[in-house]
Formats: sequence, C-alpha cells, structure tokens
Amino acid sequence: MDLRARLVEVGGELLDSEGLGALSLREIARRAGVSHGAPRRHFPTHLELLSAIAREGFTDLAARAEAALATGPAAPRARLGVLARVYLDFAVERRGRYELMFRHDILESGHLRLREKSLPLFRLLTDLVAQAAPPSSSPPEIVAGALWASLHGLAELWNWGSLTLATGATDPGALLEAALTAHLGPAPEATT
Amino acid sequence: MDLRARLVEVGGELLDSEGLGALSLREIARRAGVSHGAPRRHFPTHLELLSAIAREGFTDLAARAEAALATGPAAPRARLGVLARVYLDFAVERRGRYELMFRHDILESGHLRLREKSLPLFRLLTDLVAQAAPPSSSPPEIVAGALWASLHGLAELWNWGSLTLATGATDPGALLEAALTAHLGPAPEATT
DNA sequence: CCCAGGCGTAGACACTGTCTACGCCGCTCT
DNA sequence: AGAGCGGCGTAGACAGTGTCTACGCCTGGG
Repeated sequence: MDLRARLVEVGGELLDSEGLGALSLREIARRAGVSHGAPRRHFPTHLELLSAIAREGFTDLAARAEAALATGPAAPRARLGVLARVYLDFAVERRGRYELMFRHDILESGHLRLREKSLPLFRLLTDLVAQAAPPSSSPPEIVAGALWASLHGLAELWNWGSLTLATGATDPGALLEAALTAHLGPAPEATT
Repeated sequence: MDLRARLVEVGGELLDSEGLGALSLREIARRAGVSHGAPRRHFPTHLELLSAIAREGFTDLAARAEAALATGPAAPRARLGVLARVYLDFAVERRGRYELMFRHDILESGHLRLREKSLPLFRLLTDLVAQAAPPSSSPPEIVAGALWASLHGLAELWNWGSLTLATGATDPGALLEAALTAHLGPAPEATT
C-alpha cells in the first residue's frame, strides 16, 4: 500500500545495489510488483521519480550533517572539518545516491527546483566559513563556494578512482585535509 | 570517405550543439548519411564511439594548455594560474565535451583506459605545483590532486548554475582566484 | 577472370519511456 | 440503499534505442 512510497524505496535500494544505470522506470515497477504503467499515477514522468529518490539523498545528507554537528566540536573551524568529512563520507559510502543527486542533466530537466535542496546546507557552510575564515580573505560566499567545489570535485574524482590513479593515495583523507587547510588555514589543534 | 573519422566529427558537432543527451548512435549515423548499422564496422559499440569523441576533447584541452603556456609567463605560480584558467574556460566553453569527458560511468565501462588520457596534464600540474608551492605544505601530488578537484568541482557546479544560485556570482573568475590563492598562496604580481 | 573480404544495408530483437483505453473497487451523495 | 463517479492499477500500442545477423555490393589480389 502507498505505492508512491514503495516506488521510492524500491528505487533507492536498486540504486544502491545496482547503480544508476539500472534505475529504469520499468525495472522499478517490476521490483515493486506492479505493472509498468502504475508509476505514472504517482510520478508523471520517469525523471520525477528519480528526483524523488534523489530528494531522499539530500535529506539523508542533511540529517547526517545535523547529527554529526550536534555531538561535534563547537569551534567553527572544527565544525567545518566535521561537515566536510560527513560530506565526503556520504559521497563515497552512498555513491550511487550521490551520483544521482548531482546529475543535473537528469534532475533539472523537469525544472523541479531540486537543486535548491542543497541550499540550506550551503548556507550553513557559508555561516561557518564567515565565523572561521581569516578576515583578510575573500567574502564568505566565495570561500564557501570554492570549498564546496573542492568537496564535490574530491568526491567525484575519488569515486571513480582518478585520484588514486594520479596521486597514488589510498584514502581521500589527506586530500580532504589539504583542501581544508588550503581554504581555511591550518586546523588549530587535533582533529579526530 | 573514411567513415570512422566522419562519425567522430559529426558526433562532436552534435555533442556541441545539442548536448550529450542527443548523442545516440542512430542519430550520429543519420547525420553522417549512413544506415544505423554502419558505425558498427568501426566502433564495436556505442560507448566506444563516445570514447573516441571524448578523446578528441582531451587532446584539444591538452593543445589549449600547451598553446597558452607557450606564450605565457615563466614563473611556476603564474603558469599554474594560466593552466587553471584554460581548464575552466574549456569546461565552460565546451561544456558538452567536458561533460562527456568526465562521465566515467559511460566511458570507463569499456575499460578503454580513457581516464589515463588526463594523466599527462596532471603530471604537468604536479610539476608546476612542486616548483610553486611553499615547501611547508603537503606533498606536491596531494596539493595538485586537491587543486584538480577544485577545478573540476568549480567547472561542474558552475556549469549547471549551482554556484550562481548559491553565491550570486556572475563569473567564475572570483571563485577560481579564491581556489588558486587557497591552494598556492597569493599571486605575487598582476595576472592578466 | 574470379573470388574473397571489407564495408554498408536492412531487418529483427529486446528493451526503454510515454500515451491511451479499459476495468475494478470503494466512496459519496441523493 | 443504490447509483454513479473518481482514483488507481492493467495491458497494449507506439516510437525510439543499442545490438546482432543475413545479405549485397564492389574492389583488389591470386
């Protein structure tokens, strides 16, 4: 019952197990045990169903960030470190989801304004940067934007092995640390 | 004559004009004036044709970098600025090409080792970083990797407007500059 | 001269997303 | 209480895709 929710759930499982390429409308319907026309009652188009699945990813990412920050340190610079690690961990751990969430050619075509789902997180990032960055640097939105781009780039390049191939690294931690200190200056003390 | 070359050429034009979504095997064949089965004589699969088109992008990017560096400044830090701008300009100007070049889910499935086409450029980046970076920072490969990730992230986020939406910027220049000074320190003097 | 092989054609197949006609079932309104 | 209606899932059609196979042409070498 409630086919709409089950389609999103089944689709999410399929995405996490088989990858984005396997996420066809008919296959989702098949796994949900309904005919291929059934999803149309709840999602006018395939992309709209994919968007709903991606949406789940954004809320999960936000929840992870919130949870980590709730029990995390208080200093803005340290909080940024926590946030960045949560972001990268999410991208690596749930790479199918992350891939879908940033396939704007899929998601944006229906002008579903899904891209704005990431705005609250970006605003949080900007606030923390405003508190943590040295006042001599660029405006906080610029620093935050550059930092976000760093994280996104690290996630993508790492996820398909280009950085392993190019740098020989076996863990994105060093790269993440380099990006963080580059954008924000060195961490004041020990980071867990 | 030489259908193989014409397929790559026609496909490239189609990619630049209509975008990656329009790049179906049959459409390329149609525009080349041959039947839908003809490409198979030269490319065993659709992905292999796409890879050939992407390859063109990598060589073009390398050529642009070489040209810009040939007439550019001599100081490593300034050369890195030139290189970064060439990279970002390429990604924005030829966004369909860039999108295809980094769609590893398409290109890597045929294990065509196409990803390694970017290695020479990365090695150049690493060398310049080794000469330009302050010796106190991380090893050059790490800094170069983080810088590359920054550039890739900027290119992607900028190309689909997320950074415009989030930061209000109308030009990626400020973001690029912020990323460069973050990773490499401030530019010593004027940059054109 | 002939014939073998490269190359393009044409049709089939399975699969996709979308659209439409249909039927079922439960709810509401008189 | 009975009739009608609207939401929801089914089933089939359609155009489009990538891949495979059988078939012709045409040219170059024995």
